Amino acid sequence: MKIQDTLRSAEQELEIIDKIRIYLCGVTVYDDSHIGHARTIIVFDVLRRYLENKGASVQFIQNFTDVDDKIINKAKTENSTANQISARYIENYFRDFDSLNVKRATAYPKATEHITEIQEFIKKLIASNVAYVSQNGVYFSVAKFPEYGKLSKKNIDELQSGVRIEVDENKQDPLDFALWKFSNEEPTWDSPWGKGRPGWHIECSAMSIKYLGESFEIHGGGRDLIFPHHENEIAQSESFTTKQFAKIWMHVGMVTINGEKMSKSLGNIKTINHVLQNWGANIIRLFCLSGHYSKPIDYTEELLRENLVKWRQIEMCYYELIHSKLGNVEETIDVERWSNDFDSALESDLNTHLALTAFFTLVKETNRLAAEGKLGTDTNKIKAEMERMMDILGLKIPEITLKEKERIDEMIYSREKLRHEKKFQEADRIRDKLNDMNIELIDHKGRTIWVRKERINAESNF
RNA sequence: GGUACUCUGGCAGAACGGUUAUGCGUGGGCCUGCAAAGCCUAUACAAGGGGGUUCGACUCCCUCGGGUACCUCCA
Repeated sequence: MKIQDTLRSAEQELEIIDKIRIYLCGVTVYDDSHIGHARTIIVFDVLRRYLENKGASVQFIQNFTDVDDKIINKAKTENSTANQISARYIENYFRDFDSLNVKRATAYPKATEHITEIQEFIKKLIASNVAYVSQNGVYFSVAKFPEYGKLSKKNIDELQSGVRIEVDENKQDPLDFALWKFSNEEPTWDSPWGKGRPGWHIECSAMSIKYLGESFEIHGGGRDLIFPHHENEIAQSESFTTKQFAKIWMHVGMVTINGEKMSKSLGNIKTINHVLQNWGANIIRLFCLSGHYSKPIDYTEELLRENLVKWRQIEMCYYELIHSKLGNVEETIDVERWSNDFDSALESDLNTHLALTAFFTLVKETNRLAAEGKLGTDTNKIKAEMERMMDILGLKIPEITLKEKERIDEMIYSREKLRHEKKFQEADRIRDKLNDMNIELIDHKGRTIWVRKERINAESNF
């Protein structure tokens, strides 16, 4: 499959081989995750699910940054410890992303649990003379890495003249970045250079190399990480190994809110917890996949609603397939065609929008046949393909128990009887009751089927 | 200011040097006791502005303009 590589500004072939190694820069655990995190992580979740569907074994590593100024500051204001803060937000992370139906990564390494690896890494960089110890920490010397700027397409001279923060006297060059920061404020670790804590970028280099090796297939994250985070990772890692680091750099576009940047100062952060309450996982996933991952996407009520309509069509289709009785096929659906379209869309730089188009064509075709009473013996084939696509997209129809089914069938039977007797008011009362249970009845010609609708809280606010 | 990405019909969003993308929305219809959902059907000849290359450009080039991101907090 083809993936756009930020480093080369061109699509690169990703061979779907037995083992594919992916490192995704995760979150700094100082606050609840928001819809922007969700988009990046859902995009990678779909990539991973697709590769696995094609038979690859994916080693998927996603870190937690659990040592950072923001965590320490939050701990101070709450009179708590950095550990308590990060533990709390890691817990929330899993609450949110499990609810979003994101598959768990192979491992979630934490910076604080890899201090040894980080220090070994720094030792070697110092020994190779690309890093130096100064008054307040250990720094990487950007001048020693001639290719610095190759990922973000920045020119070192321009960066230097554009430095806008006060120059740190302890650095040899304003562009140098910290590998280790000296500090006496907890959390700290002893090191050969002095007590302190790791800088931000070093953990990802140390941990990705530990878990995935010196070179691996894909390294990714949000677009905003290109500079300085990923640029610095390349400088450190390639100085360390003298090998090409990631083969493909994949970056996901930002989420804006009604056209504006999401930021604390604007007060427009949409936490995952919040949007889940209103819209549920399936609609959020459809929303996040509705545009190409590399482009920005705007979070608006209108778009969410559009995806709600689509989700209802999917539910409808699913239950049509569940309820359809095996009979003669008068007309078939070209399942292979939509299946191939779906796959080739994803093969082409993970074009989820186009893949969704193929998926919805299958849904629409199925609904059409159902409406015409022509669903027949190939129902299982359609259902299997639909489930495959839904699995890759990470969409999930909630399970329904046998007991619930029996109860629904009984109620439908009673309603049918009342309808035959033309007691429509009483019949409608049963229908209303089912509606309260989120069961919608569909009266087709001569038969009634039911659809278990996911409750979407936002819907009642329209 | 610099760099990168981007600009398609009311909205979302693709492909492609020359054919209707598609979806949502909207109008009409079918089904139904009614409704909802679904289905059918109709509807937008759209490409930020201006140049150029070409027999022909939404697609390539130039230029002007808008947007988003980044320029050591950021998914």
